[in-house]
Amino acid sequence: MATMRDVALLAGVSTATVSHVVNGSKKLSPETTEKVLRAISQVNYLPNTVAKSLRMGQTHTIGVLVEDIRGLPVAAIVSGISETLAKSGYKTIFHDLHLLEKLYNQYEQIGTYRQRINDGISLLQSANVDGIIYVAMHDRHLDYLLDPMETPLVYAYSHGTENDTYVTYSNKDSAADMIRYLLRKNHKRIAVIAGHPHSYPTAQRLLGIQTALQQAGLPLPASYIRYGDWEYESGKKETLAILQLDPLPTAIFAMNDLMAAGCMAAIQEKGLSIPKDMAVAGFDNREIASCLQPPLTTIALPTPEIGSRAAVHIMDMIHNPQPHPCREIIRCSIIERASI
Amino acid sequence: MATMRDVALLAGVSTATVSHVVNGSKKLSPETTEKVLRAISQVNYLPNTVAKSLRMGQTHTIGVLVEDIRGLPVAAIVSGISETLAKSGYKTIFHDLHLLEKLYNQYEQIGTYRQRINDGISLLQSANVDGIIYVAMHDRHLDYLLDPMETPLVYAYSHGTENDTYVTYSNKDSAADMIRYLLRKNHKRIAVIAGHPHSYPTAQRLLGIQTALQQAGLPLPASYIRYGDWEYESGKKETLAILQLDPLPTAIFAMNDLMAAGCMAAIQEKGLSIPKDMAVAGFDNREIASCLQPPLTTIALPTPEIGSRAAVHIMDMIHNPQPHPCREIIRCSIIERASI
DNA sequence: ATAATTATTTTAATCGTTTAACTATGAGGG
DNA sequence: CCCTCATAGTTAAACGATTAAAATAATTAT
Repeated sequence: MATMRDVALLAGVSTATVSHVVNGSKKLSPETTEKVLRAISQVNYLPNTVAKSLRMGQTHTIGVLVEDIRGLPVAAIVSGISETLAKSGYKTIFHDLHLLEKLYNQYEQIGTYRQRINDGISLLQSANVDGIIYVAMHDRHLDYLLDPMETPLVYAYSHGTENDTYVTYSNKDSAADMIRYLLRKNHKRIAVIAGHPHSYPTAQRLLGIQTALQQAGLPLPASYIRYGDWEYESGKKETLAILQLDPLPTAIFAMNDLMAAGCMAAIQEKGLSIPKDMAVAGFDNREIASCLQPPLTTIALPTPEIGSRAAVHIMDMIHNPQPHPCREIIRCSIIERASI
Repeated sequence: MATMRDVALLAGVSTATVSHVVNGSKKLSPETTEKVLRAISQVNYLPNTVAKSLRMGQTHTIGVLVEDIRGLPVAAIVSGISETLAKSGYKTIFHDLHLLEKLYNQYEQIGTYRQRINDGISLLQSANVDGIIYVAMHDRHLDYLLDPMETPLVYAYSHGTENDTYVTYSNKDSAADMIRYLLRKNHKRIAVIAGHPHSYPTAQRLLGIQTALQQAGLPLPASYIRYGDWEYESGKKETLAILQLDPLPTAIFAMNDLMAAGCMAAIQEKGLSIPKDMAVAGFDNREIASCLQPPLTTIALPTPEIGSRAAVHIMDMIHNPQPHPCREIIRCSIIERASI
């Protein structure tokens, strides 16, 4: 690879001049500029980012730490992050912790998790990233690991603590929006298939559901709330339980698309028609939603925006020495299909 | 951030000594080692990778260039890549070209595509990556862009040209395997819903299908081959056409899960039962496959292996100055479910 | 005791940039 | 003709690590 020296030699100037041409950091005569430019393209010179970073003390690189890129919303968030960063000339260095969601819930392993997160942060730090974006599947805070003044940190998708900057989506409002949508379609008895009972999304979405129903003056009987485990089979199972109820609800709101799919299967197995006999709503807008029969009305996570906003925040924090923590909660949108 | 100098000062030795302790590059007295180690943990020293890279001329970083991380197999491949690289102490720097598959097919845009790929490569090169892994959705060769001797390049998922090293999966053999599986289940009349007629996967899979049928002495009438566009709706439409045929096939092999889902919907709408009246096979093993009713028997792409093997190859090429190009074609596996 | 050998640690150059400080050149003013 | 000032370009010291070669200290051999 050609260096600045090669260019300087060929153009008959000093490396300082080449540097000034490359960065426009000083006014130079048109002839010199021309000479240097010609030499640059002649030897096919590309600036050595490593040397530049060492000298400048910043790498223009953001470390993106993901718990697992295979987690579905993660890729879309990373996509949003890297697109926005690239537009501002930042590179993305990416470290995957391979922390599968399922393993995470085994509480006894928490120690090894902290270890791996710690290692990931160290890796990024020793690569001299200018900032770190942490994409977690669950709410988590790394403040025990990282002096936030040392390397700026933004959480994307999950919540941080009060003093952190994070970008997430609105569980509560989005669920409330879906309820309001169902109400507008004249549904008054709405059953809910929730996720894991103690998880944050379950609690928040439930809150939104209750708020929206309350505002409409409608009850949410306890029997209308069933808890699944986010998987297809649990959607099926809980729906079968719901179908025993009297009075039967006219709509079921499942807290993710997988359970909604199971829900629809159960309804159809019982010979009921969707949405005529029973409406179904989902959450997540996964690929499966548009392939179900009928296509599933669901809530789309604002994943590209989450990534993009996280990128904006981290760049802000890098340029602003003393920024106040910023919480940004993005509203989801309802994807109308034929299941309601 | 503490530097080697800080450690050296605190321990009362030279930076060279610190370096030797850190890297074990020279035998030192136990007392000195001890002193240095203590100083390191006292000032919380992390080696500056940027400085090390500049000095050593290699970054221990692999550039992963993906056309679009949102493409479904891509995240799993990247996951495999980064996991394997991390185990050998390599970092992954990742650049997403945001080249959506659909846009790519607009041939007139090919110029801007080359431009973006070119820019992506330059970005990675000026970050001094030790090698590049290119994860493309389609067969593509970048030899017009990159002197392969300068930066080692491995293609993952898609094919390269004859002189490239690439890791991909077997379209032909996998399709043949599925046919043989159907034959073992006593299906003799098998219809096919192919993808885009001129695409490489379509051609290769068709070849495998024909080979397997021929070996079994069975015909594949032209009327049994229908071409879709990889989307759900086309699977439905082509199945309706197939259901008009006489004699009716006993199985339909769709070349991806989306079309298989459409196929199943069409079959069930006509009041036929799966797999009793008609068996259905898919390709890709997307999330949807396990959520269909009945769950879809399909072919799983060896995505983690593709990534992992690509990582191994790139590391080989970095350490081997004059490597011969290597083509690795990984066989897929059949995921048996209830649709056959 | 001294030389030779070995073990341990240091010196200083280097990687490819950036940039403050400096030099050289020329223009304009008195 | 000398002085000031602006302009154009150069010099050389960083940035934080590695490492050959040199220096020093500790052992062993003679």
